Amino acid sequence: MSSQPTNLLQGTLDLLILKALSTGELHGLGISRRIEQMTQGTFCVKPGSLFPALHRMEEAGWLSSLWGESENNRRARFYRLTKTGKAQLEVEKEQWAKVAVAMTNALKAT
Amino acid sequence: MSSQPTNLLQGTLDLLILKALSTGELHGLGISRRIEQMTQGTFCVKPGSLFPALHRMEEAGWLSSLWGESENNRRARFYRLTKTGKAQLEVEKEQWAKVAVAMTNALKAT
DNA sequence: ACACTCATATAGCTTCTCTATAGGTGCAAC
DNA sequence: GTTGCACCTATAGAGAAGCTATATGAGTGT
Repeated sequence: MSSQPTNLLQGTLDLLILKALSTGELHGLGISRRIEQMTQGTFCVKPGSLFPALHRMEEAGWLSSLWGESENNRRARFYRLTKTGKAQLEVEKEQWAKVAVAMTNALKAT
Repeated sequence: MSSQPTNLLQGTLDLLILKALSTGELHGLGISRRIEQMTQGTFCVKPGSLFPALHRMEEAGWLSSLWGESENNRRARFYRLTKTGKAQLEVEKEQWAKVAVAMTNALKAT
């Protein structure tokens, strides 16, 4: 386990959610768990961060959702990527790469 | 040249400023130029972002500043890292590394 | 005198994330 | 059967940070 969970960098949550959904639909808390798993426990997205983001992203047309039943027989809202959402994932992946390269260069500058 | 400048990820500006000052004192716009140079033009920190950040960081005790004269005979405020600021640079470098690793893992997850 | 660049400063806005809290439902233990 | 717990969604309220736009002043060149 990786010690303490770190706070997100603002602007990375959307990308993490898009990526989490890229392999298939999930419900809210499922997304949260998937992000935790994908990042080896580094990030821990709490409901109060997650749901507003999901609503915002659905509003933006990146996600679509349906009520369904979780693996524990509970009422849950399942989210999946729209076509636009898949495109957005690519955009944000590229942006992240650009930022990461720039930061890396900056940090090793003399 | 790297096409269009990208917006900062919130939370990275402090680190960039600390790093920019790690090789010696600079005045405000000098910091801005140094960041642009360190990141090969990827980031472009405008005055409206920079100065509030500098004031905030000085308030936090990471920077100290003095009025002086720029290389163009202009009144300019020069900033340098305090001891606390140098420590903070290390902290933020580690945090960035952690985040970058987590994001990289997440993005290559299947 | 004028325009231009360098340099700092601040107000107002927006966006995003965090903390805290609340409500509803299935399930198991007692 | 009701108590308690884990699961799932939801929202309010607050705070931090960065962006745009604008203002001010000083030096430089024409």
